[in-house]
Amino acid sequence: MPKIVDRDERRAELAEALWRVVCRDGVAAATVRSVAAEAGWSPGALRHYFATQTELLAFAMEHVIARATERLTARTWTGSIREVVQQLLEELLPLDRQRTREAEVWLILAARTRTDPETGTLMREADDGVRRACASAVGALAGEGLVAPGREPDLETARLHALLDGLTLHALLHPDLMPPERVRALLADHLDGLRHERKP
Amino acid sequence: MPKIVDRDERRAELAEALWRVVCRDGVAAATVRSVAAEAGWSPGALRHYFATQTELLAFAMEHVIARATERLTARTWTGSIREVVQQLLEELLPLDRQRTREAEVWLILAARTRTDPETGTLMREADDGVRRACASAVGALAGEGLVAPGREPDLETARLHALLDGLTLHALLHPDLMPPERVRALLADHLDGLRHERKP
DNA sequence: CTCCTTTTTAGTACGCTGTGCGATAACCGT
DNA sequence: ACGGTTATCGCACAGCGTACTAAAAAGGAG
Repeated sequence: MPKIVDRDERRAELAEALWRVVCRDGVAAATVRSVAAEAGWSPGALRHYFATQTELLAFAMEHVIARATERLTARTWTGSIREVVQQLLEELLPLDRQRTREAEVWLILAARTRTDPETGTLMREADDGVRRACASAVGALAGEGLVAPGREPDLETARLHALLDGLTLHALLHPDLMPPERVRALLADHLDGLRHERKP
Repeated sequence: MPKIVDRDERRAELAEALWRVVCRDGVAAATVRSVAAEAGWSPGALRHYFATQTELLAFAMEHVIARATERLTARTWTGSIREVVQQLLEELLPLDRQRTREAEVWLILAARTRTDPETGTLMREADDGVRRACASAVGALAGEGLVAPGREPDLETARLHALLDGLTLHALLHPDLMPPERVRALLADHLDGLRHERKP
């Protein structure tokens, strides 16, 4: 009957073209037409696999999530718990060009979230992933006695998450004021600070 | 000779129309045409006062900066230093509708910064203002003995700034997870934490 | 092998955006 | 009154996302 193509494979092929455009010209240049041209198809054809611009950006963001998840699971963790937590959280920060591009996509979608509800659910998933990573980090440190007993894990998780996103933003917007080494130092300083008790 | 109009007054008039649109429909709806229509002029006329979209958004951002500065200077500060610092920093967070709209403009411009260099300089000014406020906060607390002697003021300023921007982002994107009370609580918790020493 | 049905692709069109340009209108000083 | 400068307008253009229709392709039925 119909012409049959592997839909997922096509989407993967388009995703490659999409990410080529993002890496070369930035996420702002990732329009329906430019991605179609990069993949060698017409814009109308691309619309069969990504009906809207939101779906295209959502796919890019899912790509970012998949990459981050892959980095976190595939990596072999060595050293003390404290060192592993630092390394794990650093994987979520824009410390090299690749992750900077990924953070760009994240920022673009964050700005769209306020007007585009569909984007909101995806960003929610992505942020939940980071939040879980923060919770794991706090939990792991607490298990090693590296978090003072008086601290609320929920609060510390939320604070760590806010710090991470703030650092991401500053590393993106003002790389001169917030170079990778400084981001790492601030994260290390924050994690060290969790050890200390809070008295009245 | 020529027809003379008060250029600044016109820009202020347009700024009012601009901000009316932003408050009613969000910053995404603040297009050249919609603002011109709101002000009762043609798009071409608006272009004599704001040559580009960037200038329009920049004016909106300057408006945000002016509002924030005004809030910080006009307010009468009461209570202890610790309380004043909390109140001051809360003025910079999106804790009500007005400041949420302002934060929206900030976020839109942040996303543009990566591709639009002109936007970059303006965002730099805005962020410098927040950074100065953070430095003042840390300095004021240190003057009261509310910052442990072992802490580096630069590091604490940068950390506070990152936390503030992270909280702003989370309050904007996930108001259900980060309602105003929680933002306040996290800020208070962070400021309290500065008191404690860091031992090896 | 032929035709038919369904999917895939191409192309076009519409309304929106920012932006550039030329024509028109309004005004002030001589 | 008039000339020259400025303000204002309206249109045109390219680019965007998106909807829609027509053509092409391909596998199964006869």
